[in-house]
Amino acid sequence: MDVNDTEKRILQAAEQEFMQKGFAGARTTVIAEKAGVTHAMLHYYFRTKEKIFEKVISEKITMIKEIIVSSITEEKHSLEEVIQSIIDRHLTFLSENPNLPRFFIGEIFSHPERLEIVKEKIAVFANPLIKRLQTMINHYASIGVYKWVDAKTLLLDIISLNVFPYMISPLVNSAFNGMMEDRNSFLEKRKFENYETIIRKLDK
Amino acid sequence: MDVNDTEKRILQAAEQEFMQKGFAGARTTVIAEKAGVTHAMLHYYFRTKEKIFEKVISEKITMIKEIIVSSITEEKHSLEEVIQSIIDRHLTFLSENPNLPRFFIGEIFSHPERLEIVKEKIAVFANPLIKRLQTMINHYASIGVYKWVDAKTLLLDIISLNVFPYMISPLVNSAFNGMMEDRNSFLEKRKFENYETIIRKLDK
DNA sequence: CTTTGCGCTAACAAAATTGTTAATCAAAAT
DNA sequence: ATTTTGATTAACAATTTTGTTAGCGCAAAG
Repeated sequence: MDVNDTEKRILQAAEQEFMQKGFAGARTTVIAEKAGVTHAMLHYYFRTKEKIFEKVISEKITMIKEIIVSSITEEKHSLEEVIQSIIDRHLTFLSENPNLPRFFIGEIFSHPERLEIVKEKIAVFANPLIKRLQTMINHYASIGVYKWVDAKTLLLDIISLNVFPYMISPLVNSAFNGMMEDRNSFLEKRKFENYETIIRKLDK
Repeated sequence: MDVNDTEKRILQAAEQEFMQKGFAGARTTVIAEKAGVTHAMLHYYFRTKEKIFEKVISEKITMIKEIIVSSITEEKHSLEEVIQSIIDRHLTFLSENPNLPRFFIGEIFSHPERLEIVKEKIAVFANPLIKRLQTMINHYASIGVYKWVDAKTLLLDIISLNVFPYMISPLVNSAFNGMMEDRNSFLEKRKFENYETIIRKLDK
């Protein structure tokens, strides 16, 4: 719309292309086409392919940061409610960004040099969440309501159950015939199922 | 060694390179270097980069097929033992091939054209396993020993819990500090943990 | 009305990457 | 000993892909 939507259009196009094909598979010419400009514009605005990629990644990290932070900034609930909230928010986020995990695992976790940078940024936000969880678990265990478990392990289980089906969604849809056909009903089912699974881990 | 270990060396090198960098990121010259030959040899033995890639993939599919089949070809156990066996075999396999899931999800599930071929091949072996599981679950539920659950969902949960930590192992090692430092102890812990998690899902 | 500057393109350059071929070398076959 | 065969290389060709630059046109500023 305004004067400088070209830059935005390039970034959007780049995001699509990078998410779909990864850094190595993405073509700057294709990005330019999608954005409706010559590929010389990419150089004009961002200098190199690498720089565009970094920009896209840093936007995505901001998104992830926000969803983690949102799970921490409500103080006043029981352990059940905190777990419920983590699962709900995380699954909703995944449902809105179903390709993000595949992108990160393919592009970041495999590249040691990129990994280092991302690792720290994520840890800053994830660690407080883990600490908070562990504190609550310890408390409930000392009272004798729930079994003691390691918060990191529990969180790893939650994330595994939430994320993995989205990572293999193309397969799930056919091999597990039509399981995810309806995005929304799948989302709700999983919210319930995964909460159930995790809570049962805590039962004595 | 023998006359024709060049072909094997090329395939091994290709496997390394493809697993690490994906199809788009892999370089035929690097594969040739690793194999200790000129890149003209790749053409001599396989014609194109694509063909080498297909060969590597078909080897990997054979491996996956075997681990699925091995979970079916023992008839005489209880549901607990079948689940235990599935988890054990699967986790052991993952521990020996920790990069396989990342490779498949990055390279296959994202490429619709490759996906179609793989989908069918996997389904042929996976479907019998699902059917067998469901039959057992139905039986135990009718007797009133366990709760009825959907076998596909249960299997999806098992696979999620098993696979995902390996997919993010570079992260798990630091963010979840040193959790996977010792491959073997992590493997044993997970075998126990995931069995526990899954069985609890079945409790009434 | 002219100038300035920014967004943009077209054409080009450089490098990287895959694929091809003619020639060589060594070993096996005759 | 000579021929043949298959494995291998070096050099080259074609293509793709990224990066660069000179200049055009338009809109705002003077």
